[in-house]
Amino acid sequence: MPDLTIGRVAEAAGVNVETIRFYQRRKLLDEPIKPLGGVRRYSGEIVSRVRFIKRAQQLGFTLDEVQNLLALEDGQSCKKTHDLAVIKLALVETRIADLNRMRRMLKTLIGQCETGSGKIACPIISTLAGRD
Amino acid sequence: MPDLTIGRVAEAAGVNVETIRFYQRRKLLDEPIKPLGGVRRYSGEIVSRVRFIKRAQQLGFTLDEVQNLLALEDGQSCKKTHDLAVIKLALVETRIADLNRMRRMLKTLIGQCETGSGKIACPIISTLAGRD
DNA sequence: ATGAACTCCGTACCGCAGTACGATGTCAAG
DNA sequence: CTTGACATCGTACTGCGGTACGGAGTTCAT
Repeated sequence: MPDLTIGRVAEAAGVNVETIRFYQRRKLLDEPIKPLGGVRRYSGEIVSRVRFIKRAQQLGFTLDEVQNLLALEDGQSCKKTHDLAVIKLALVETRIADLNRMRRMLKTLIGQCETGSGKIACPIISTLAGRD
Repeated sequence: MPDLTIGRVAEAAGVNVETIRFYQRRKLLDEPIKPLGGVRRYSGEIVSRVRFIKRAQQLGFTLDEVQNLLALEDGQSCKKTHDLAVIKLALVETRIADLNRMRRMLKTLIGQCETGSGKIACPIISTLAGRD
């Protein structure tokens, strides 16, 4: 059953071979035993695990957090998982708020640039320079 | 007129001394001449320049981009500045869209967790595992 | 049985924006 | 004129998530 080489695993999961090795070093994946003077073989399960990691990352979880999630993989500790997700959601919302502030400011400045008579100094530079 | 030590500059601008030195290495700030066997002195202008950098960073510009902005500091090249801001705005909006996607997903999953009967496996884990 | 393609392993490096450290030198107050 | 705080400089390290490299060994198809 453990029939895949590391290259096949990487291909199936859509990541680099080096990424698999990196995850092994990070203890996100475990390394199958290497037959003396041979090549490691992996079961298809590891592909799912890599996909799990990638999906969690897309939701904003760091690899450290993914490690926690993997420990809950039996699905029995819904509350812990839920709480991690709530914390992550709060962080994501903070980042969105920060970016929205940037966005508003940039839009305002760009608008001023486009409205300006062309004779005045650039409003963006003026604002950055603190001369308002 | 150049009367400040690097420590005063850092304090006035609200950054670390090492940050000033780092910006000098990055050519964002220039280093005043050092009197032989003495200590460099800075004018107040450098404080404004550091603040400029920090404000630009808050708008999402990287230090490389700030370097470009500083080259436009005379305020005469409004168009170039404007164009940099437009590019930055687009990037910010992309990041907001990404985060909004994460946010929606997290909210959905958290909601499922809270609605679940408690007998089923954790919906978050199930989703990450790809068993939907 | 040979050559291409792959694996293994350690180590170093990337971007980004700094922070930390430590030896040595200088300055100002008392 | 000494003491303590600060400056100078080079170098190395941080976090995060990988990527790159290179020499050796292995596997597979022809």
